[in-house]
Amino acid sequence: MAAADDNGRPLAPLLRKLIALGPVSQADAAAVESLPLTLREYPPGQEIVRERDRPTQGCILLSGMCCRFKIVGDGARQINSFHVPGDMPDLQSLLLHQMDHGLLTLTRVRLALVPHPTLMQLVENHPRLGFLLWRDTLIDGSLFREWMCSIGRRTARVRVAHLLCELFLRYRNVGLAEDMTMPFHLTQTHLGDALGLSVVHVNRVMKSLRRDGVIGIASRRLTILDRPGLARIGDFDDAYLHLTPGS
Amino acid sequence: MAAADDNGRPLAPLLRKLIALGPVSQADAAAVESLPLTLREYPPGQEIVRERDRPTQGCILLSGMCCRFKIVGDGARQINSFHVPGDMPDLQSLLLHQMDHGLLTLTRVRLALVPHPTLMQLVENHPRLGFLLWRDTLIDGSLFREWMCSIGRRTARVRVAHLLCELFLRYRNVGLAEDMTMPFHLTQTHLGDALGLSVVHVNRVMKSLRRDGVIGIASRRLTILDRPGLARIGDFDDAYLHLTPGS
DNA sequence: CGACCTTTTGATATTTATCAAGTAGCGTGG
DNA sequence: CCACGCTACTTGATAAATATCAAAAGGTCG
Repeated sequence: MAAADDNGRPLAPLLRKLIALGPVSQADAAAVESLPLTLREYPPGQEIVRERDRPTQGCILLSGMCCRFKIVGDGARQINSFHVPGDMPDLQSLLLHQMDHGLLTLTRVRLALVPHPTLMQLVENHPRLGFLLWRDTLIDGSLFREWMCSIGRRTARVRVAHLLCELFLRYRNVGLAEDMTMPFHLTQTHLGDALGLSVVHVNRVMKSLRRDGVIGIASRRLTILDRPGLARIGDFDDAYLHLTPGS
Repeated sequence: MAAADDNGRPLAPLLRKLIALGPVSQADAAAVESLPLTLREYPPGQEIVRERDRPTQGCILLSGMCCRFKIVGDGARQINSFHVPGDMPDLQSLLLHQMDHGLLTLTRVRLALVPHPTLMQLVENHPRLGFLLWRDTLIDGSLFREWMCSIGRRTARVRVAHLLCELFLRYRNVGLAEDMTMPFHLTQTHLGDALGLSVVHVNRVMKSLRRDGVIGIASRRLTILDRPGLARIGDFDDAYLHLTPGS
């Protein structure tokens, strides 16, 4: 469905996202669609941008999943965020020139590159788009705060359930969930690095959630079998996602 | 020093901060200084803004310290950030109308309130200021990510040392540190809620840092006795603070 | 068919939380 | 100026959650 509509309009996921952030005029939408793009593909496990890099282009995720992460002193990894199509995971490099984290692909990924000067002109000539992207940055921060709460104050089982609820809503928001099912390419190592847990412990929690009939995993897709149950286990309230522009 | 210069110019801390974010023209600075303000004072432990509120004004912290926080399902608190004078701790409510967290004073606090419509006009008429505030939002996010790393992947001792290094640089950046000393009004409960630790454990770590001669605390001020040592213990690299506008 | 990742399981070790008191500091009112 | 009461700090003992180590079992892809 989405794929068919998007033919020849690679930025459709971005536009969809912008519209979800707030009303976009015809002129603004046209300006976005006429951005000069470089399309690229990456295999899974590729570092697109490294900490300390100074990118000269911004990227828009078109398909697949990637994450932002940092490596701490003893070599451990903390994943800071996961990204779904439509996201601009390194938008910050437009205004903060040195990267304080890396960007890694988790699946095969398609993305569009746009030079920073072009992006800068876009937001200068279309202030409304600037506000929407600023709002996106703020929502980004809201997710970080919620993740901090999970990692700092929730038990392992709650953390895992909470993250699954979040991912489901974010996939659904960009039209990539079907019914109660979403793409699920994360390894348990990724989950552990995102949630501040060891792989072994993630494994035990996932097993228990499956045993309890709350979720099911098959062929790279995750199905939520009991959504109220999962939300209850995960102490989940979606307000922090700010999915409705009016709030 | 600062206090004397600031007489009758309450927004001096904000201007100082904006200039630290990047060059500010005379006209832009004048626009900031002529903002219509409501000055207010709060005692310690006061909730200035609550989760789910819809503020109609933005606030600028002039003196004292406050924090953003959330309460999770079982009643535990996670502090997301600490704020020093010059910060606009609820800037996000300008673009994201419903609060996803609360704002709490930790000391007696002076702050300036500015109506949202006035702020909106300011950034519309002075796009440069908008970019600087957007950049501030991005730095905010960078701190959240670093805190996530601490909470998720660093041991208690490293976390505490890391936070102390951060606070020192941020105080120094707004001219509130003297030599190796900074104001220190945080209770160990606050530290625990910020770092995802129990009070008892924070207490033990603080004791060990004092015993090791790395820090000293006296009359609400903290002195770093061995800065390289504290940075080493805390796995601290200041790049994530983005203190130099050029990067 | 293998090589390589990922998942799974069991056993054990560590870190950190919790519980329970006791102590010290500090502001307030007599 | 001192006593009182509150809060924050400190300490010890024990418990719980989670990490680590080691190894086997399953999948997947060339």
